[in-house]
This record gives sequence, structure tokens and C-alpha cells, in this order.
Amino acid sequence: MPELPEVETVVQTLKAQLGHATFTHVDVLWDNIIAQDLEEFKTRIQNQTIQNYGRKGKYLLFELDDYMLIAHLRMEGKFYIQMPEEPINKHIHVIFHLKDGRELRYHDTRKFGRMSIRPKRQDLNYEELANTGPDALDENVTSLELYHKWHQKRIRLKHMLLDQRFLAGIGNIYADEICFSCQLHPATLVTHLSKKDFENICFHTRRILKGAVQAGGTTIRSYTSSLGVHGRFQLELKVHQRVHQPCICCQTPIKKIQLEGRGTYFCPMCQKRK
DNA sequence: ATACTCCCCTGAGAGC
DNA sequence: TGCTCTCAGGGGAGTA
Repeated sequence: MPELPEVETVVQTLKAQLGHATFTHVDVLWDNIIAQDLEEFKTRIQNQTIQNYGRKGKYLLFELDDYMLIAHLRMEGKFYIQMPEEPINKHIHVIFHLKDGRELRYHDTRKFGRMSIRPKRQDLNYEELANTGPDALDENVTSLELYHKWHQKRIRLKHMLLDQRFLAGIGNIYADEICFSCQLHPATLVTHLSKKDFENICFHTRRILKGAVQAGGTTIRSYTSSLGVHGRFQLELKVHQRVHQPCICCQTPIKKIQLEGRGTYFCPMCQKRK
């Protein structure tokens, strides 16, 4: 599923392939993808040119002349740039028509993704982003700030990592990888974490996500209009999806448990509960 | 304020 | 082979 690095790859790829494209109109084939009044969405997109591309956490931000097109891919959302004559896959739910004749098509097998168009504003205070904290790659946020804000909460480490108000962009896969790199049990209570632990969490979060962005970036050339734009995570996962396989550090079989309703992988030897 | 539960969806995999 | 059942999962909404 797309997490921060995949979304970043999508942003960069669309920027390279679409540039300052202009929308003529949009066809919506599945209404629930649109998180606002459908007619309002359709009206606002007309004749808008993309001025800039951005991202906050897992949200894609297309800055238009007067509006911001905000999209979340959730589990399986993808954007394709295709020509009108290309067949429309059954999982295509939104078709943006471009002035240059191409189409930006939104593909989403499970229909979990959402998008909306809001009047543009400088402060990024869009309702969609209300629960989105600082971007995980925003270096201006210090571990000490995060420590003061979070260490007294009665939640587990995995919960904090998945909470987009902590650092936006971390999903289930990277949360497990971060816990592993920090040698912390995902069920550790946040109140038991030290300032040093928060330092490690920030360091490894950024290290892992940046590495994944790089990996996504390296495959950017392979994207074509028919291939789809969805980002690829090619880094080797150290614990996630590796149940029963030996830990790369100590050979202990990786365990899988349910935590916060999420499948959670960890090494019972390397990651001790504090 | 915080903590659950439900919901949105489909494809994959299990069981028969 | 083919049917039915179960489940994953980000995040918002609703409820306790």
C-alpha cells in the first residue's frame, strides 16, 4: 500500500509527466471516491491548471490556479496517464480530461481512496489534513518536541507511529521496520520511552523513509503511461511480512501478533518490551 | 479528551 | 472446478 515514500514517488512522477497540465473536465464513475459535493468537485476542476505538486504525509496535493486538489490513495489507489482510446479498466473510478488530449485516470481496486477540491489557502489548513501532523521527513521537527508532546500518552509505540498526528506518512509496514531498527517492542508503552528512544525513533524513521524514497526514485524511469504511477518500495523489509523467518540479526523466528487491529511483525529477541 | 467499533470495498486464500 | 466464508487495512464517523 502506498505510504510516504510511495506517495512521494507518485508526486515526483506526476510532476515530471504532467507538468503544468490543464484540466478541461472530469468524469466520476464511482461517486464515493469524491469526498465532497460531486457537482462542486466537477465544477471546480474545469479549466484549472496545475501550478505545483506537493505532499503532506500520505496526502497528495495538486495546487491549481484557485484550488487545491487533495487526494489520498489509501490502500490501493493509483494514477495512470493514458490516452482516450485506451480501454478503461473496471477499477478506474475518476477520469480527469486534460487539455493536451491525455487523461489522468484514478484506479482503485478497493475504492478506499478519497479526493476533494478546496479553495486554495496558504496555511494548508484543509479539513482533510486536520489529523495530519508534521510530515515525517520534515527536519524542522525535533525529537525533543515530539517527546514532550507524546511521551505521557497512555498508548503503545505502534499506535503512536500509526497516528498521523505524530509524524505523518508512516503506515503499517514502516511502523514495524522502525520498531525493529530501534530495537523496541511495538507494544512498549510510550510512557516507558526515554528522550533517547524518541531520538532513535526520529532518526530511524527518516533514515528508512528516505531510503525508500530513493528506492522509489530509482525506478521512476520505468513508469510509462500504461504502467501506472504508484510508486515502488524496493527496500528489503527486515521484519514486516517475514513471520516465522529468521531475524536477520539473531536468527530467532519473527513473530506476528495483532496490535491495534494491525498485523504486527517483530523479533521477540531483539525487540524487548521496556 | 480518550477509547472502542463500525464502515467503506475487493481479491486472495482457506475450507469444503 | 466452484462455491462460500473470512480477512486485511487508512482513516473518518459515530458511540461509550
